[in-house]
Amino acid sequence: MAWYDVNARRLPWRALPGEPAPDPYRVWLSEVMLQQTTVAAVRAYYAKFLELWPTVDALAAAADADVMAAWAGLGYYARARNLLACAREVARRGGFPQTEAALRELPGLGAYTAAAVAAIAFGQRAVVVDANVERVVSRLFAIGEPLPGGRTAIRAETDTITPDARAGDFAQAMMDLGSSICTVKSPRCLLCPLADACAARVAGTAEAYPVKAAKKAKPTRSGTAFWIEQDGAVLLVQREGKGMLGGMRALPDDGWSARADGHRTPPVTGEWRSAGVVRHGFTHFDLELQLMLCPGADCATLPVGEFWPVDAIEAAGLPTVFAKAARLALAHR
DNA sequence: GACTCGTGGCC
DNA sequence: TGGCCAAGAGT
Repeated sequence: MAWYDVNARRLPWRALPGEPAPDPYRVWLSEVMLQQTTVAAVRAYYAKFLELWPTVDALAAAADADVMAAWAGLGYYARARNLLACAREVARRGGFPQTEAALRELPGLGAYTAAAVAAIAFGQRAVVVDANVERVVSRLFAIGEPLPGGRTAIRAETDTITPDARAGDFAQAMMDLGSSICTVKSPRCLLCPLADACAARVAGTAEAYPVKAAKKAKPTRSGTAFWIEQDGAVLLVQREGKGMLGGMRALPDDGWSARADGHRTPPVTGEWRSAGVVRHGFTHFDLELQLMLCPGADCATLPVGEFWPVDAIEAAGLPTVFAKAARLALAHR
């Protein structure tokens, strides 16, 4: 805690050490955005969301498409769907619940986020374990069991060192320590306030922790996206359901997925020509996306969608793979 | 417990 | 340059 009092990062969603907790809405919004996402990537989105929707009630009243478009580019779009569902539930209840168990019931709040909001926004003791804490604690106690199995022991040890007082500051101190000192590569043990207590440091093997299970190989899939333009506007569709990129605006495609290649068949007849290929890496597969253009598509049998002005394509809120395809299309018109 | 689900920075 | 990784959650 003494280290944190001096070294705490200044972040837009964070109170200074010892200061009153921020608005729970801001804590929750930042925590959801920060799930598997770097601070640098979150900053601009956090500012944009606060400007568009300053309160949880404002967010609850927003249109789905506006929220999805505002989230475009940040990734893991289930977070945006759950964010809106959660905001509406909280607005209906008249505010955020203030216990970890009740927070855990809200959409998009798992073990980590429920504990983090309980501690940071409401000052409650909670065992907050994110990837930073996993790294710090696995080194501190030299826990050699590979993740994910090792998480049970890591959580138990984190519980033993979590204080009752300043719950939020403790959680953020551990995360700051992990992000700035106890780093994945080349940890700065000489600057670490826990160096003398750290079993891995004493053994000279800090960088070997946490041990992780081997990763599965990533397949490469091929697919096709179709650029159908009429009168300066391009046809966009809304992706269905809760699957990949679900709820997002997108170009029509040929059904490619993580499991299978696309069928390559255009949605409408016409004189299609290739505009090139977009390469994009997702978490669990790589995609080679062919982009097809058709100057004179058959208007009679268009897929369901909306024509979006090409000049304003940036405002459509396309996920990155389709934003790349749109840039390629504009270069080939 | 295994799988699915984005993106960008880093070395 | 490519593999690794990040303030994980839901199924």
